[in-house]
Amino acid sequence: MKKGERRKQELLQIAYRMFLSKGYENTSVDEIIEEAGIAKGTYYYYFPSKEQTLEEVIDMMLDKEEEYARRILESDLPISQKLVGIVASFRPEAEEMTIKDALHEAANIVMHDKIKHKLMDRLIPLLAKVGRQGVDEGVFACSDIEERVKMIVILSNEVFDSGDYSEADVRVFIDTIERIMYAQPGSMAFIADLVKR
Amino acid sequence: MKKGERRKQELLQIAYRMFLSKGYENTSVDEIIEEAGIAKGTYYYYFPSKEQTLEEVIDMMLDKEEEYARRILESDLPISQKLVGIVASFRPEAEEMTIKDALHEAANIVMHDKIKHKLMDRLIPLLAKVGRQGVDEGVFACSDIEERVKMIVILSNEVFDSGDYSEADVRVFIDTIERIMYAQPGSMAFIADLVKR
Amino acid sequence: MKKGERRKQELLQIAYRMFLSKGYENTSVDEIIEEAGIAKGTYYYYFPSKEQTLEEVIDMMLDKEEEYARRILESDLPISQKLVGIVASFRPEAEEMTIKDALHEAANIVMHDKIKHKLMDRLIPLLAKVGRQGVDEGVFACSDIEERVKMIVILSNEVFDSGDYSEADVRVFIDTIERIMYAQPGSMAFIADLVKR
Amino acid sequence: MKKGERRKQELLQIAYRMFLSKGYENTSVDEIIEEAGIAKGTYYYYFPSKEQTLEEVIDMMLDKEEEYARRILESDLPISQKLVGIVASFRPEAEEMTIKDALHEAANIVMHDKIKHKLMDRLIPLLAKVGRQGVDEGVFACSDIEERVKMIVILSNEVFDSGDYSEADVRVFIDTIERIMYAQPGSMAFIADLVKR
DNA sequence: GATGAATGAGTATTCATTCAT
DNA sequence: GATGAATGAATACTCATTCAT
Repeated sequence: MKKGERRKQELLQIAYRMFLSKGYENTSVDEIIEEAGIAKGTYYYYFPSKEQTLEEVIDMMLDKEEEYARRILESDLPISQKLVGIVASFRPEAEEMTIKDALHEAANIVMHDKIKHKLMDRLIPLLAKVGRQGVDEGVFACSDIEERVKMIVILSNEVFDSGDYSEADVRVFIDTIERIMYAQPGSMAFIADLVKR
Repeated sequence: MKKGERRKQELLQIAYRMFLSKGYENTSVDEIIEEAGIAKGTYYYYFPSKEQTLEEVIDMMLDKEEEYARRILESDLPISQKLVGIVASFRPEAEEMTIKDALHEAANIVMHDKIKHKLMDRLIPLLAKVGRQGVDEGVFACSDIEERVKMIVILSNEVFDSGDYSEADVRVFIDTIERIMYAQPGSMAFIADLVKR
Repeated sequence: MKKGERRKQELLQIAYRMFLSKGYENTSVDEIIEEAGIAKGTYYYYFPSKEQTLEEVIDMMLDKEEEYARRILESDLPISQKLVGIVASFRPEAEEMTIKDALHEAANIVMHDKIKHKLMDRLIPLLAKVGRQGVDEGVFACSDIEERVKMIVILSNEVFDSGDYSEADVRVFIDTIERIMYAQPGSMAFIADLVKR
Repeated sequence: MKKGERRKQELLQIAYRMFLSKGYENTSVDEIIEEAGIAKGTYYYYFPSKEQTLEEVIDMMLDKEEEYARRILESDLPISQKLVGIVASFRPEAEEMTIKDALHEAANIVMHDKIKHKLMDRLIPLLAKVGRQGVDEGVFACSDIEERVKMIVILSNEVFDSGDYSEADVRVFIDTIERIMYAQPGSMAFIADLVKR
């Protein structure tokens, strides 16, 4: 990795952290460069615009997550656990999420939304593969796999994103997943342990 | 309705239209007052802040939609159609949506997101009522009604919001709804006609 | 004159002086507002842009000059003196010019150029009127008056603008004017006294 | 010509084209080096500053034009045609001018102005020589040759530069030239053919 | 001869909000 | 009820120039 490359990665890391904790719109270029200890010009040497920085930050995140999801895909976990694991890999901010307080949450929608769509596009194919494996193995009994896993991603996203879900929410979520995939009732019960907090 | 009240309603209407077509963040107070033909001070006489205007605009929208949903609830439509009708009432922008082009779509996430959450809170109780009616009538066969209708709202939102859904998406959506509610297979088939475009 | 009007005039005066002494491009909005003792927002309350300020500054100048030219036109000076007087009215900066040093001269071309063209458009009609009067009185003996006075304005501009003209330059200039207008040789000799420095 | 010399000439050519088409101020060093395919440092190896690049670009242009003018001077054309030919040689951008649209025209004043003055200094001596030849041959009948040709250059510049001159403008221009030089009426009529477009 | 990472001062513009009248 | 003049903090981006390698 060349000298310039490394610095760019550093900058991406810094921007990533700041966008996450304060929100993209509330993070000014001035703040980023101060944090990074570089000059304005240097920032714009590496990124043509703040917008583009966001784009690259997101791609960087997604690369990591996709990588993680891929490892799950290639593991020898049971199909159901693969499915759920991949869906779950898709909540990276989860840890950093705690940094954000209510005010900031609103500020993050823009970034959030961008991530949601980009990730969807990357994750669906992987999930579909697992889905089809499941059908082959007789774990799932349905067609339209791609569309079904999409439903699952959507639900998982929205139900767990806000953080205020009840036990009943989880119970229904699990039941729904099973029924969407035409899986054995109870086969997804293990999810309850994952989301317990 | 007093004179002042009326003017406020006018302002809300104008703000509503502008927020929808250009996005909340891209609509400046200056633009609103110009459109309304009033002075800056007058605007701030009626609203403590732009943020509050957004809040009231949204409430106004939601009132209308809830009112509409309530009428469906009290109608004598079959249960399934009530359920779907109420969920559908929750896409008011649909008509105005056409104004917005791609650029604006991004600009609207903030408002969009706010609406989504508020509407959820209002709609869920109504839907739950329908759900329970359905259970009583034997159309649905499940407990945890509230949570189940929430899932439906989420799915409906995300699947149809973007506007680029396939036939397979619709098919799976219908199947999912039926299975979430433990309804008779095919009992929701009529949805396909609603979303056909 | 209303309160706001007066302040705007003040701002125009200040901008006028600064543009002239430092050049349009070298005068920042920050400097203007500091000089005026107002806030940034106030500046932009009165002018939509710096560019527009320049435009208005120039118009203000030209108004004054045209007004002066008009008085000459309506005076009972001899035709030749009217002609020259009007042409001369068109060098207002002359006095302030002394402020500018070499560095700044370059900086002013943009403004200068803008003025040149706008003024031309205003002055030519007045000069043409004088020219035609001259023809009627037999002082001048030519057609294409409008085009001829344009030549005169051009020459006067360029010859005297830089400030480094010789006696011979003046001599030839006078002769040229006379010959352009087909005036009596020597009838414009009085110009020499005007430009003597 | 050494290797370095050649590269410098290339750079000058590139800068020349860009300054002309986009204006000096609107052409950034970054754009030049991108176009040239060299590094920032390389640019500054050849030129101490952007300003100096402009200076050299102009000198390069003027060298060409003066060379051309000199050839006319040494030709055996009739005096009047020499005079006009040399004046005309002084509009090199004419060809490239077509690239520029209105926007760019404004952007070029700085460069334009610089050229105007430099060229004047080079051209006047040549023109004066022709003028004196004309006097010797009895084609012109005046003194103060140097100043007279200066007037001609000024007029030619301003009248034809903008590009929006009428037939009457041309007619008066020709008449003026003849009268400035005390030439035979009609002896410059051929100019009309040159500027016809 | 040539590179390219780093600089940092400079600039125009936006906009929600206040308050004396 | 209504006005509109005044605020000032905030912000993204440009670009000529330097210099260690």
